[in-house]
Amino acid sequence: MNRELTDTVEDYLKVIFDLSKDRDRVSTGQIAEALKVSPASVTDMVQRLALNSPPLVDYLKHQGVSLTEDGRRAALEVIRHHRLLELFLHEVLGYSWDQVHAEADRLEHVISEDFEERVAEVLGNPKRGLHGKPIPNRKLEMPDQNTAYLHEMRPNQNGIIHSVNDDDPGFLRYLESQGLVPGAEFSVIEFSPYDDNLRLQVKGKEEETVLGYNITSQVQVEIQ
Amino acid sequence: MNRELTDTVEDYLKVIFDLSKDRDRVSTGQIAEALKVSPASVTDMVQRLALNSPPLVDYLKHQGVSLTEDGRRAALEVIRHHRLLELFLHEVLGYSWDQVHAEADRLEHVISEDFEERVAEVLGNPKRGLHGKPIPNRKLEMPDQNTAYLHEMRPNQNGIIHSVNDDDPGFLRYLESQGLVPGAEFSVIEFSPYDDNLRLQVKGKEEETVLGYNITSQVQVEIQ
DNA sequence: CAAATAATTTAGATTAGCCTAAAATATAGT
DNA sequence: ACTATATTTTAGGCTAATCTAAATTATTTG
Repeated sequence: MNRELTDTVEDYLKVIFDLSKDRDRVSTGQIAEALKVSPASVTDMVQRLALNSPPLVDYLKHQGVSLTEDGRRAALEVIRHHRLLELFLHEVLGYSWDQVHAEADRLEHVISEDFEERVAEVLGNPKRGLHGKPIPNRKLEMPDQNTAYLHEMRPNQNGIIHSVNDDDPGFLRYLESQGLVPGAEFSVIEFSPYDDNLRLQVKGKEEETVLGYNITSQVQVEIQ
Repeated sequence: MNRELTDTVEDYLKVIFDLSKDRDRVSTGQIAEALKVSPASVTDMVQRLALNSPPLVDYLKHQGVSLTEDGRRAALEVIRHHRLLELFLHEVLGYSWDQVHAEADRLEHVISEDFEERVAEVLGNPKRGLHGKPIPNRKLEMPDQNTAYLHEMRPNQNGIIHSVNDDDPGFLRYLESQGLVPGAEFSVIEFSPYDDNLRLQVKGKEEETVLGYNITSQVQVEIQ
């Protein structure tokens, strides 16, 4: 019955949620890297999260963690805050899509449920965030996305950009310069197996663009 | 050169600033009461504030503290955030004037200078907050108010409500119900020396209203 | 499959903020 | 001016979150 998590705990839960997208259990090392803290700090924290009432993670020594249902709900709450805030900062205060993340990352921990509701209202209860990711609804339900990573695509396939990671401003500015924003349509022209580069033709762009794995692994797509 | 103060430090500076309105030096006990922490905690904290680089307060054992110029600027920065946020929450998100304080109290510590600037812009660089208090400008300059407390007024004087304390929702709802909002004009009808009650006639109101010291000491006025 | 390497955990410390209880200092009253 | 009271400070402890260094456990590979 322990509502009121610290900002730090919320950050851990959010990172574990994100890393759980691909893997089943998340290692302390991955969390440490994502949060830029030492692995020892993570071990310490996940042990406390596992002993929390209610437990927020499932922890087995040397086998990583997964979120409990309570942990998952707490993470989704923060994610809802984050994505609503990003949209709000863009729509109401004129932030650009590469600036919103850092501000939302701090605000997400301090806004009330009332604030959340009012912002959702002003924005018309949006289903997707500024970078294409789904926004959990009031009940924290979020539709399963069936999207692929851009790096899985091969020549002659067509796709639509679904969503992109929001945490690196330079990356976001580069994507925008290449027309790679959510909704953009494109075709894969070429794949280079040795460096995993993909050459794309983005609809409405003159030039083709070549993207490395560091980019194609950060972009989710709908394959047509 | 130590930018980046903790939320707690900002709260201490804000409280010391407020208490300095009336007194010259502020006692640890007054701070403890305002922040609802123990006097021992305050002593501890003000000693650290005095040893900060640069020092944020001037501290002499058993003689209380006053803000240094650096401390004053830090306090004004937070106060600017707070008052801009209150207005923003009201104007943009439809908060009522008794709800804005609690939300602003948390947000004031986490918004960036960029956020501050954008909000100020959206609001048209307002000079006064929702409850009438002046908002320091970008350079943290704030005009000297020459206002009196309502409790200083006597029969046959006329006044205009200048500003009211924003921290008690019930108090604010009561003031509103009596028409006592910034800008409201009124005349003092009667003063009772034993209980310090004041009887007022508020312009536009049918009924007169009687206010005790707990209220009249929380309201600032311009005497006509 | 055992040795080398990599990942994780434990141990011990630190910092910011807070607390209570005890000691020290101010203030007030006769 | 001296005692009683009130205020402030010191001392010692606690918790959350972090760190480094050492110990332990897994994993990889010859």
